[in-house]
Amino acid sequence: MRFNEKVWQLCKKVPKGKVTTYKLLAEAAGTKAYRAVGNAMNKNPNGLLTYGYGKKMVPCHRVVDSSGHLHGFAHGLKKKAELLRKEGIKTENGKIKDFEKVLYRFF
DNA sequence: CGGTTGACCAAGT
DNA sequence: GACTTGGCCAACC
Repeated sequence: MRFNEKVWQLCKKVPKGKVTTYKLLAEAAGTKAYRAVGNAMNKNPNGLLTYGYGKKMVPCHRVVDSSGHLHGFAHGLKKKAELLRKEGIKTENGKIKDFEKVLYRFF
């Protein structure tokens, strides 16, 4: 299994209404390649992970940086914020509002 | 094998 | 809080 796929698997573990960070994702994957995580997302084979990895969708829109700030998104950050809000996660100007409360720590 | 890139992170201005 | 620096790691060429 490639590093990318591993990351996606972990992404799917993130429950709805919660978010995670690239750092935690990397740690959970057994590495410290924070950047490689985002890199993998960008160059994913599906074009965009959110709507289809195999048959299950990968909620990569629930992934933010360690500061709770949103980063790139193939469909646009605006769309990303909308999706998050739809799940009960409040955002403001591209950043998670109750970041600490909605943060999922892979336990 | 070496160099570049990136949806990063932490620490320092 | 915003911007800069240095460091990190995997993927790609």
